[in-house]
Amino acid sequence: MVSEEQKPYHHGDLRQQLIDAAIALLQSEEVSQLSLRQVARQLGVSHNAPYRHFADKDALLAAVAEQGFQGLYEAMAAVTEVMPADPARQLQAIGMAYVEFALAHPAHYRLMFGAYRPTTCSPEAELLQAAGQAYGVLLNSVIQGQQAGVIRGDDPNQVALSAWSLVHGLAMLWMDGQLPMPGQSVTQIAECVTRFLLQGLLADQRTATSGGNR
Amino acid sequence: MVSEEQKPYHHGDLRQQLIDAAIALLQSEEVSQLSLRQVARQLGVSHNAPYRHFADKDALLAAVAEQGFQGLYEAMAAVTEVMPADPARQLQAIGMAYVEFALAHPAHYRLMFGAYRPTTCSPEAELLQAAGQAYGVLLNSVIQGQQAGVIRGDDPNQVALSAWSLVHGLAMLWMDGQLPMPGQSVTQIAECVTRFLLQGLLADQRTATSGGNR
DNA sequence: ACCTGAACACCGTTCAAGT
DNA sequence: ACCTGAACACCGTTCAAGT
Repeated sequence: MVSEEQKPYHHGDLRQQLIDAAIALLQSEEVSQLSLRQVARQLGVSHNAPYRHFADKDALLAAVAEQGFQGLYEAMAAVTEVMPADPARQLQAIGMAYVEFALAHPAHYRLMFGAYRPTTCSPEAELLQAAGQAYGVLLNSVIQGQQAGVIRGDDPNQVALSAWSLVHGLAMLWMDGQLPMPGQSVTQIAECVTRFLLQGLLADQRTATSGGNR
Repeated sequence: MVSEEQKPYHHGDLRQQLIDAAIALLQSEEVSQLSLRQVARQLGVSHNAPYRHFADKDALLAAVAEQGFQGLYEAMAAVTEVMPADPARQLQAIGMAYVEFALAHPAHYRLMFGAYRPTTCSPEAELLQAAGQAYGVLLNSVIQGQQAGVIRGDDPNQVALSAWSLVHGLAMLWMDGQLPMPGQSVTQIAECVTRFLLQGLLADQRTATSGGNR
């Protein structure tokens, strides 16, 4: 009886389209520039239509952030499938993938880490879960490294958090244009920086694992 | 002839008062909530008065950020005066002071690192200089550690940037409520995390310098 | 159920005007 | 020189109304 796909009025899935449009706008705009009315305009619906799908502007932003964490998770998880061999090398590769994701989607990445966060004091369970999933990749890699006797046997959360802080800080500093070394590419810097921390995380303290540190 | 202090109309120094009022508001509000009109209201001037002293809302925010970097510089520099003894220990102490500053003024700290940054594509020379001054404390400590043979002899900028990224990332993750370890205080975590990196930065790879790692 | 147009209080910014 | 009030275009959000 219903030959047409059951579309809610004008759009196939306005909720997802709103998220996608916001992400698209974040390719060329900062999160502070992003307005709800603008997203609606982009889709040709009234400035009021989003309220059918999101309680708030923040609710839309939270959904956008959640989708970002899913992308980050996939980028990190892909690394663990490609190179499961050397745990230390894998840990550094995850860090590199993390930084590359942030550099590829700066505004989206910034949104994920709460630069907005005005009314969003609510738990936002899905968002936290998506973030935890990405963090889990890092944590698993640390635990495997410990079981292999390569990574030092401290609390794996402390180790994983060190790595997360390092790459997060590096990505943010790059985005803010605060990196003091214009001569080198971010990738080079990231490799060097992650190598330093990795050296401190090894179980036996001999030589760093990767990269020809000339 | 002028017995009264030469005050420009209503206020002693409206420019500085605007900066101070904005900083005060950042104690209880997020940077995204801060409005120019609100700052003016706080001082009892018209919503238009700030434009006599700042070209823009961003210009005021840049001045607020600059003042923040001066405070950060002082907090870090104070450490180097108190404990000039062990270079490794000093480097970690600078990192701890850095994190503590960020935790004490989260909204102000977030503003310093460009979460706003919409029209502020202009160089903003004073801001960059103030940020560079704070970074210089870290860099100097690294260089001294290298000269003492305690810190590894790589490019000091790479070493300092590693440390900066680590504490910056940790502070930001804490502010965003993303730290996965509720049991421990941030200070404890910061000490542990900085110890890991420090271990990787040492010239001879023996034992970490500080903290009883039980 | 889903969307619209009008309305409200707020914002950053500009402009003509006041002392 | 420094400040004001009115005005403009925008915003997030709410509400009564349309299909």
